[in-house]
Amino acid sequence: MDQNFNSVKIKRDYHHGDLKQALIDSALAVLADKGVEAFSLRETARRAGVSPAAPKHHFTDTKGLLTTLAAIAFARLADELESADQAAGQGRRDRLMAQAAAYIDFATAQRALFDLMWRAPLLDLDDEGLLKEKARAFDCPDRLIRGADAPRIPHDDPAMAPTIASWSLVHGYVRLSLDGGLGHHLNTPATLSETLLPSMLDMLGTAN
Amino acid sequence: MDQNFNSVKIKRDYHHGDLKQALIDSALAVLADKGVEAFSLRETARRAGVSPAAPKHHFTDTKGLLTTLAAIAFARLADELESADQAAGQGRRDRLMAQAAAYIDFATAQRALFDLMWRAPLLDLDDEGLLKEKARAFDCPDRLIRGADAPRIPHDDPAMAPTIASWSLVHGYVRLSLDGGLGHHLNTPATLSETLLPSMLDMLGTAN
DNA sequence: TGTACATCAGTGAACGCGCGTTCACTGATGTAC
DNA sequence: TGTACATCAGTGAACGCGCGTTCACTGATGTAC
Repeated sequence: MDQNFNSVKIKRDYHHGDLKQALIDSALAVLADKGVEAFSLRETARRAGVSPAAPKHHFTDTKGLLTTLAAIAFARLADELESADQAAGQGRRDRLMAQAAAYIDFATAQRALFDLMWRAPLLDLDDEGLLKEKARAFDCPDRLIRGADAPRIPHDDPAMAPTIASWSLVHGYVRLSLDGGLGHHLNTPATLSETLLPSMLDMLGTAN
Repeated sequence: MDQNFNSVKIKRDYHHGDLKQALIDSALAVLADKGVEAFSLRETARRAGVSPAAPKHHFTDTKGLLTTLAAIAFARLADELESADQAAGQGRRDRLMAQAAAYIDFATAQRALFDLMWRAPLLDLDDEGLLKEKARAFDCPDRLIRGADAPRIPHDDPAMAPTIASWSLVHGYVRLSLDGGLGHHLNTPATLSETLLPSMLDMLGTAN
């Protein structure tokens, strides 16, 4: 009778309804469980209860799916940065610290997703959605540091140095921590954000 | 007759002589050719002209071999940092810029090796050789920034902030570039070192 | 309102791949007497 | 100086694994008339 239920269910679900979203959800779960190295399309299909060939209809290939996930990741990061910024006080320093802490929290809490965002060979870096969300995330510190009305300039413009310095410092710091470069003392979000981060950002002087 | 030569050669080489070093050499070649993702023990053995089971006698497993490679990588990085430091002038600022540029050059020129150094899941982070060379590399900027006679302190000590800020900034900057986070303008060693880097490091003020 | 038919979204078996590791083995080396 | 034998450092065939992708297919949907 289980079989009966199943066959009825399968019959009803032959067309899934929203398989694309279901695949994205299970892909996020696989990523979180297994890490970016062990991600697999088959496992994703398996968790969505669908045959291994099914994803082809919604994503060209593994790279296509992963690119979608990375775009989602950048969108989430941008959301976190924006809301941390708004929740902070009016002071530039407070806002900078809040954004940096949010960056670290995101990287630490969603590690596999954070890893994926920077695994260029797995992604289609020219994907529109990805570019858009990545830019939105970058704009959060940039608007704070260079000012909300600052003109759009290329990343290698000298005027971009303060933004890129801040991003690099925070990114490098959390990457080193995640990748075992800082020793065991510095590997929890709280320690990372509270121990050295404020004085490091103050050294940069981008908050003034 | 080729066969004859071969069998003679095989006979003579049944014990390789220095297979351990030969495996390290071919592993470095595989890494450089294929990147850290596609590294394989079988391919390494193949290039060394040896059966796939042979490495077991010299390295417990893949992780053992990769850990050895990572230790070599940190040793090379430390060498580069040290010699860049000595080749620079006496000024703190010159020395800092020279070390940062050497770091970027190393990461860019030996990309796969640089990636491996930070791929914690692939490595035995407690390996003595690895720890030693990693510490030697870290000491290069640390001696410059905190002073040659500064006491050894844990990484989360507030007094370590200037060193870790510098390392994080340079590391994050080159990581972002390698991982496609800075756009196409900033992806060659020269551009990376000369465009924004000096002003970013000046912002930190660790050179004074 | 009913019907024919194109299109879409799935199935599930199969293919070929390269991997790390295991296995029983054998050739060379070095040591003890 | 010679010999027996343990140990070491290799061989190469085999195992089992999970992967991405392809293939011929079929069930459901939606549209045109």
